[in-house]
Amino acid sequence: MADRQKNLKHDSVGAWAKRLYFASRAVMDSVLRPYDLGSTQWYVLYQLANEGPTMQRDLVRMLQIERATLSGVVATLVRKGLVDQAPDSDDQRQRMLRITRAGRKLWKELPDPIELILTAAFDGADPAELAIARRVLQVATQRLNQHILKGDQA
Amino acid sequence: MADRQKNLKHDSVGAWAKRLYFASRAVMDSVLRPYDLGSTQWYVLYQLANEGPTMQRDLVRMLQIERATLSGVVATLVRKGLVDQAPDSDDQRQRMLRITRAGRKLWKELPDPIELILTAAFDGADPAELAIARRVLQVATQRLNQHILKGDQA
DNA sequence: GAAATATTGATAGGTAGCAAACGAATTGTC
DNA sequence: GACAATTCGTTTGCTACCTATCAATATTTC
Repeated sequence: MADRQKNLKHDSVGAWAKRLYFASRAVMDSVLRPYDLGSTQWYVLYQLANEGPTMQRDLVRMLQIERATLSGVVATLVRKGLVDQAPDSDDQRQRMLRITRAGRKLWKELPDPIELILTAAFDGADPAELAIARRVLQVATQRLNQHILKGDQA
Repeated sequence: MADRQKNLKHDSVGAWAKRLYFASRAVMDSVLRPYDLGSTQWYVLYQLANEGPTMQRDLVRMLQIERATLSGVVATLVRKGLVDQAPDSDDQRQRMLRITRAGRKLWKELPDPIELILTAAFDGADPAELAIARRVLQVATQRLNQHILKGDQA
């Protein structure tokens, strides 16, 4: 009903993807808000808690965000005392990230927002359709990224 | 290839949706950058150029964003002289938005980024699979939004 | 070894989104 | 008519993303 009221004509999978992304962000944010954590901050803690100390440079690749973005997120976590950031002894440019004692303590209290979102969004859904949806999105994303690369060359 | 390098384990449709959203935003931004326009600014201009003067209140519903967000976007467009914002004579709380002469002039020069994205992303794709993907995303979004509503009540 | 180049992280400035709080204007209720 | 509730837009403060640029450090090239 609320979805059907007159919308802009220009409506595409991009727009559906946007809505799903923001809906899942909203759920994640509401779960994490009591702990005063943003979603990207949670991903960083997840990595450091489960995989151990990680180079900031590598996290950029894993999270697929820009260095500048991660720089800000890390600064926030360091300010909160949840993460420790130290220059690497081999390469002074790189920074090794490590979860602090306070960070680990908080991590233990945290619910898993991803599990919650998966259940809320897809519980009972047809796996075959999910697979198709996943593939359509992946292909489209890949094509768009290639399009961007081509544009850069020109 | 670049997609397959070790990622965080927590990977879900939410993450695919995010990647597609950001890929399409990246294309849209790169198209609009020469004109110094953001994607949401483009949507506002689109509405005003094609459908005529619109109440700011209605645009909130059409774009499905918060009043506060639109407020900022409109302020930017007004500052650039592309849009005119005037109180409605009937209801002094509401603001009528109208494209200016300069706005219309710019609009005529603008390429259609949505068309470009649709082609780049989905040209040649199977319509049946697209329909399934669309439905999966819509259902998931709806379920997440309901989940948020329930959480609010509790 | 010195100069050019590449990499890493930080910073500045921009867009886009949200929530919360506020003022002004309108509508509803008594 | 007066008071309460609602609606609309703005402002503030936050997260998260981008580009462009800079400083520091490594690496490559000559």
